[in-house]
Amino acid sequence: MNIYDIATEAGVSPTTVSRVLNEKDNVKDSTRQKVLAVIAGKEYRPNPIAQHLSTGDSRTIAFLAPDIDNAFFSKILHGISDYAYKHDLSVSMYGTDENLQREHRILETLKSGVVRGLIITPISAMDKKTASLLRELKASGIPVVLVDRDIQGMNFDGVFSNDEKTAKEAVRCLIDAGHKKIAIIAGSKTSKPGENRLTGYKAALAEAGIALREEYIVNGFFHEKESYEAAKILMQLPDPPTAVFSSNNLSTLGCLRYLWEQGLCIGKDISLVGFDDIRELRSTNIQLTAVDRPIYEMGYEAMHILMLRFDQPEERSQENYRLKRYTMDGWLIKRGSEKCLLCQNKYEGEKSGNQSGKCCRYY
Amino acid sequence: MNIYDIATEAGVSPTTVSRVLNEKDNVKDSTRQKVLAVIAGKEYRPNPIAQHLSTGDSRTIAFLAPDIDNAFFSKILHGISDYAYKHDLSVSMYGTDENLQREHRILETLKSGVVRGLIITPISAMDKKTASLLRELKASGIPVVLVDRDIQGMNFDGVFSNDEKTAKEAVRCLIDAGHKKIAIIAGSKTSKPGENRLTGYKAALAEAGIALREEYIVNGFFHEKESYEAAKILMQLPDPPTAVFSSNNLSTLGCLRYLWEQGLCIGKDISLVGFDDIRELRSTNIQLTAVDRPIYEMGYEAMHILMLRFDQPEERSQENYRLKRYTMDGWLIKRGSEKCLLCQNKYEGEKSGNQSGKCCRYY
DNA sequence: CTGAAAGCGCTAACAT
DNA sequence: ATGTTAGCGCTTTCAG
Repeated sequence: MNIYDIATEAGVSPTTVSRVLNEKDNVKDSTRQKVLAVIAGKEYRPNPIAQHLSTGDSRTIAFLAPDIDNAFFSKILHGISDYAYKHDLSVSMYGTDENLQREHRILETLKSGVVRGLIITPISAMDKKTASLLRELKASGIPVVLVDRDIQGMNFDGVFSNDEKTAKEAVRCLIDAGHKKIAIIAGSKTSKPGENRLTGYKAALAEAGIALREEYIVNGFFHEKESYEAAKILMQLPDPPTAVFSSNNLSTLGCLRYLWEQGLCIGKDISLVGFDDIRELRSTNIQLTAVDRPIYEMGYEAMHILMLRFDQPEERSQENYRLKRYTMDGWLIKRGSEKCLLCQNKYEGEKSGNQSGKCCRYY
Repeated sequence: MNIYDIATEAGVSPTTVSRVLNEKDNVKDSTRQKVLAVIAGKEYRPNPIAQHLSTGDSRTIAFLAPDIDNAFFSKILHGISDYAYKHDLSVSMYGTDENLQREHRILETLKSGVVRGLIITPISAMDKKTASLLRELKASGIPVVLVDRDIQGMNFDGVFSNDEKTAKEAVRCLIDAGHKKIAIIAGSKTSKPGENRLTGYKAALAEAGIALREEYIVNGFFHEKESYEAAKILMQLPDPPTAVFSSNNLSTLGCLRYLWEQGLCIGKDISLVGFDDIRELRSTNIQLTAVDRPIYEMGYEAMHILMLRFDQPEERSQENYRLKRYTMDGWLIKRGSEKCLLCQNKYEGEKSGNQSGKCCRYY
């Protein structure tokens, strides 16, 4: 069942059917009705593949994310998916698994022109190969929108968040709670967000006149396992910190796991503030103070920018071409985990975790 | 840059180039080399859209899931994505948001034939419209593979898990811990897994000679909020349960949130065993006993079945056509949350949560 | 306002 | 072993 069948049955040419389908106005109302009537009975659907081949533009966009399992990217995807649904677009999801080669290979295949646009959270801000692939894609008319992670020295559209500011706020909150010995489980040095959150951490300390201690900066690479190790390193220091700022959701979980194993009670024996909220913790005794962000909205907005580029490709107005880059504000949710009895000299006795059944341990 | 350009430059016909590209053997080795040499310099890529239009089969599959944000579906997607990557397929992700109309509309668009196959976790096992759309899709040569949730009275390929058995095991574990008053936060009645987990619950009780109490069966609809309410209803009963079995990850979280608010300590004041593990809890004081499943593998396997169907469409061997339906076994991970001091008469005093700083509450 | 014809890039049947 | 031709389903000049 194709456009010819419809045309024949309606007694018109395929061209006319096409015009009706695409809502062109140069078709007499009576013939339009005639065609529509035929289609109504048939449950005919124009073939998008043929349309694509003929016109050159598809209704599919690609989303590349480093870690499908991370709730952060699920939320981004959710935002993208909802926007796409409303606009009859479909989204191809590619997980790069934090693997540069995989990222490259996927971008390579995208050059064939199957997709109309691309949203990506690149693995690294520094990777030359990814940068050049994205540049080529963009040059070939496939708009690119970055999400969360920027690419160094390049000008791509993108949606980011104000990490430096909110990270600073988070650390400030620890300082306000009375802490002086504050550590950070930092993120990958090759990622902008990792860098920015570290900068925010330093800024907060500087502003409060607290000297930076190199041993309090440990890299957790945004991973759970490495962050667990980072927490271990921190707590085994001769003079361990009384508070930790963790740079993303996985860092928070890794850190928490170590602290839990040590029988330490969050918000009492030690304090923790995280970047990115973790909804599951809402149901537990860990009432985490965390930086929250409009993650879903970041995905939604990225998709919106992409749509705008479809209509106004940069080539058309090369001179007054302006990048579309948005930075969204996050906010701090205080729930108590920033508190600490120890650092306020309110501490009454031995560590609560050591007494069975008293604090975090329940057996 | 298309196949004609290559052909001209290599001094052969487009057909020959096509043959080389598709690794047909009926081409002289010397010409093959000649063509390959030309391509090597050009970074030419065959246009998949044109290939699709010409051959009729695409390299894209669709995955429809009710809830993109749920970690369960992220893991399924991860499995699908990894398999797809290995086989040069791409996957279009559609979130149906537990909205039947949306599910229908998406399936409707899939009829146009953009995708080669379809993996879906249908919202409801009972919905006639979805069932008939899937039947049509399958009949039109687009293989369908179900994941996790079955469709009533239909025969589709699928990957499921042995929910009845593992749910029974989970409840059995509570019984073994000494419980007699065991409630369930059940899942949607319109979903097979919800039904099976309830059946497993009943079976475990029956086997242990414990009478079923209707008031101990409350529906949480697989949602966090509704499960929170369900927990509330249960705990406000004149004779509340001493243990709860929650039917999925969100039920567990909703239930936990209510119990936490009440200052109850899991594994001490009350017991909880959940269906589906929640990795975030590993970092907290809630050491959840839960049914775990090979979720990633379910996605991977679903994709594998789909691939097999590409090669051996059912029409070709109508008579010896066999459904490919796999049921994967889950297992119970015991971590302690099934224990309860109360029901073992080992309980020493007032509820621990009421004493500040003693158990789950830390302030 | 409508239709004929060409073309999007590739593959496949049918020669040779 | 290679080339010619037609065609996948649609859109789009270009004529009329």
